[in-house]
Amino acid sequence: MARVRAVDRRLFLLIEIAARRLSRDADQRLRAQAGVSASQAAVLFLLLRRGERRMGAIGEVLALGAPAVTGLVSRMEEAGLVTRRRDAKDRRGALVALSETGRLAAERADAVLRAFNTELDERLGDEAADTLYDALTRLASDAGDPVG
Amino acid sequence: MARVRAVDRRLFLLIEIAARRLSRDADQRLRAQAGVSASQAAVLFLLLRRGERRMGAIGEVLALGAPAVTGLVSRMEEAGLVTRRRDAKDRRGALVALSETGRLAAERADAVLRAFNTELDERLGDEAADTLYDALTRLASDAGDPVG
DNA sequence: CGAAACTCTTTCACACCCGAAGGAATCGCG
DNA sequence: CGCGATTCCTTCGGGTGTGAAAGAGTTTCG
Repeated sequence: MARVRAVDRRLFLLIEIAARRLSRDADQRLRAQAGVSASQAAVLFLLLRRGERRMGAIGEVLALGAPAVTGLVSRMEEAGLVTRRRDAKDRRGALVALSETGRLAAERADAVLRAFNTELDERLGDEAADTLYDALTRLASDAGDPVG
Repeated sequence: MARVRAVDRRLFLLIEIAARRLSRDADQRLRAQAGVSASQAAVLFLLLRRGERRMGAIGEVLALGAPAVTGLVSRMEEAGLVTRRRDAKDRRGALVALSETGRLAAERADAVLRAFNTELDERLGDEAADTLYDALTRLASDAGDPVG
């Protein structure tokens, strides 16, 4: 069954390649139509859906290390998308919240991504898309985690 | 059907998160056991399996832009993993070939990745793994490509 | 032949990610 | 209470990616 084998049947290489293509495409659309990067959009969605969050919580959900979150949020703060302030309850923590500009950008980005996702679903077909979501969700959970 | 929804059912965000976790894990193992990064390993495999290649061909297979390939190959050249020379047939092109050091590293990396891949297959189960490979392969093909 | 068009790679400026190490605040236990 | 361990974020150095533009070689075509 001659499938296109980019490099090999090595899952992680395949995921990297697919992720690169998709992210590049999504990033271009998001920059053009919503004025934010794909990474920034991920943070915007998180804040839009769950409200203000601490740096650590953002990193946990998006599987980013602490330095990555610091840099990402700093650039977003400079762009006026979010605000950052010390957590009064625990002054080690920093709370990140959407600005009004950020809320608008998040909604525009949401529309872009909805369309993008619909395209992908159509390209894959319902069944394959479901299985893919399932498998990726499992892979996106902590690798070392027991199945629980 | 209560799935774990890291951020949303937006495929590209999910792929990014999964790819980040997997790449981080694979990268650490490759650095520790084979002395190369995950990106470098991808180039090594390509050269090991298909012989010397031009910069452009490497970028095409790995879905990397030209500047990314230039930087990656330059660092690999400094590390002694590959050699680079002008293509005599078309002096615009640059041919990249494995060095002996690179060949050894490629074989060590291959063993690491084989083990990693086996783990993933076991975590996912045969059927899900097959569907995942299939779906990712389609996504890894050119997005704009007609299905042919 | 020679200029324009095209192709391939590199350079540049910058975004984004990581691990390691540092600094501030909190916690925990004697 | 107080000092060490821990947690949280940031800084630092460096690898990896992007788009835009420059440089070098080839091809096309008048």
